Amino acid sequence: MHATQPPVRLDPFKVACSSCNLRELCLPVGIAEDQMERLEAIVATRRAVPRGDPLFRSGDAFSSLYAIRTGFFKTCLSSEDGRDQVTGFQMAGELLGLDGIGTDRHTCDAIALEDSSVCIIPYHQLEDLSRELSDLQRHFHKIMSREIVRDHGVMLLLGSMRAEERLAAFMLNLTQRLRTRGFSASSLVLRMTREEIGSYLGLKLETVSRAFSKFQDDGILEVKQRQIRVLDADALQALVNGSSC
Amino acid sequence: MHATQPPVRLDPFKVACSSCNLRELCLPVGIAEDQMERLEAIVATRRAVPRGDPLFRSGDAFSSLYAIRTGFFKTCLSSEDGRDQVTGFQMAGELLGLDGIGTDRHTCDAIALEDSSVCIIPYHQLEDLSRELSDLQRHFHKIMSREIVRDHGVMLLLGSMRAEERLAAFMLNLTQRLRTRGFSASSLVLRMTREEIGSYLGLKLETVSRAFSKFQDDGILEVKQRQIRVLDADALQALVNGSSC
DNA sequence: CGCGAGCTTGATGCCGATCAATGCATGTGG
DNA sequence: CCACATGCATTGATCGGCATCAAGCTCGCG
Repeated sequence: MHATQPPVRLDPFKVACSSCNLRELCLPVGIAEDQMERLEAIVATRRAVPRGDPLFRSGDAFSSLYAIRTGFFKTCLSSEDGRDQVTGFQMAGELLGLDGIGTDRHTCDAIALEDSSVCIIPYHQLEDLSRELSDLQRHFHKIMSREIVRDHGVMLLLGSMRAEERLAAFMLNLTQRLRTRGFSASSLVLRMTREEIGSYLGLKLETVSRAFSKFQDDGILEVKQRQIRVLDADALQALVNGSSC
Repeated sequence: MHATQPPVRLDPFKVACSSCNLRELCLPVGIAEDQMERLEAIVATRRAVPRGDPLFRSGDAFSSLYAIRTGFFKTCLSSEDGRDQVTGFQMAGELLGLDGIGTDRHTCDAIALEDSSVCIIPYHQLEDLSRELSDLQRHFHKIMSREIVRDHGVMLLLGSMRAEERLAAFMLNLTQRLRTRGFSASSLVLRMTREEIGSYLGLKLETVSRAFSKFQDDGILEVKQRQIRVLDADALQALVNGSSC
């Protein structure tokens, strides 16, 4: 169906986990120095994913997890009838593919929203290794648990917030994650369309656009297409807290 | 805050995993006979949770997972402002508490919707054991992954379905899980209120009630308060598939 | 028996979907 | 370099589904 390009062996340009600037965000968190090379040994290949291409698709056989080195992805579910739901946006240091463990097949599509690069983590090797390294095991479990908690947060958003509250929560989440990665929290470029934001938030693209305009009128954001400047983060937070109701 | 009743040592009425009628649904799936007793050794205590009581609350320290032996639970998030979201309903054989792994604190409330009984699974012991038993490790990972996939399904529901479609999907999910447990798929008693269903589905209780009435008028369900009879499961399925649109 | 929690049903209004037109940026080919 | 196409975003007008408000109703229980 889609052309999967061959993974690239890293050497001689191997970027080891221990020298990766994402090691404080990614899988190796909390792994001791002397155990790190065990992990590096299984995370040996990398893959480039051009913008618009799938990293994997729903139904693909599951064999590996992917750690995002650079770039930006969305994951989305497309049910047989045309319904489509973006279930998340992922950035550097985050893990893709956890959905595949349960059934040995991926259950969603992961699409690159910009030219990206991922580390391939063969899942069975990760299982084997995490039986030996309890720190790795612990952190892997934490990652899965946090994904569950994150999803519950999205359910809260979809189930009980109104349009502007949803967009405010989304923007806060995005800026926080960017800040964690050392980017400015006040100036950012959206990598996704209004339609994709809308799908994630359970809104139509027009509603997303209107909410952005409203925020601009209220002096909360400065919006120029995908170029966003956050002028009043506190106001966003207040919206999420539902102070108005 | 809430009175946690002391766990009960099982013996002399110990119900071992190996003789539990939920072993094909619960944590021990795929565990070899000779490894089972290792698991039984750590799942040694049980706890009764009367209807309405919390098994745990958001903010409680996390130390154990809980396998439901009998009964029915809801998990819900309550954000500081009065927003409230039911994130799931759990029945016998399902695991509660996975949300706590990531932060060592529970992030939601788990409330018994009827008198229930759970097996206590001390988490660190489970981690230790799953480093030795790869079958246990594998299945535990599958359980977590499936929870993530389930949550994505709820996001699809909340983000893109209309009221009757949501309720249809909910009823189908419920009957399927009951069937798996050997109950009739056509006759069931709801353990939760309309308000709780509504919270889970992102609807108000009146809307849930109206949808039930509509299904009754259409001959799809027979509804007498919480007593439900499914007359036309195919029609429910057709609704979920969005045939009308 | 009467109370109260939960359920049903009706009337009304609002938020966000839908439909439609225009604007803006990027890219391509003449 | 301009003309035009294309994809995405904005904005307006209208519509509809669900929330909200408000009565009654049912059933279990003290």
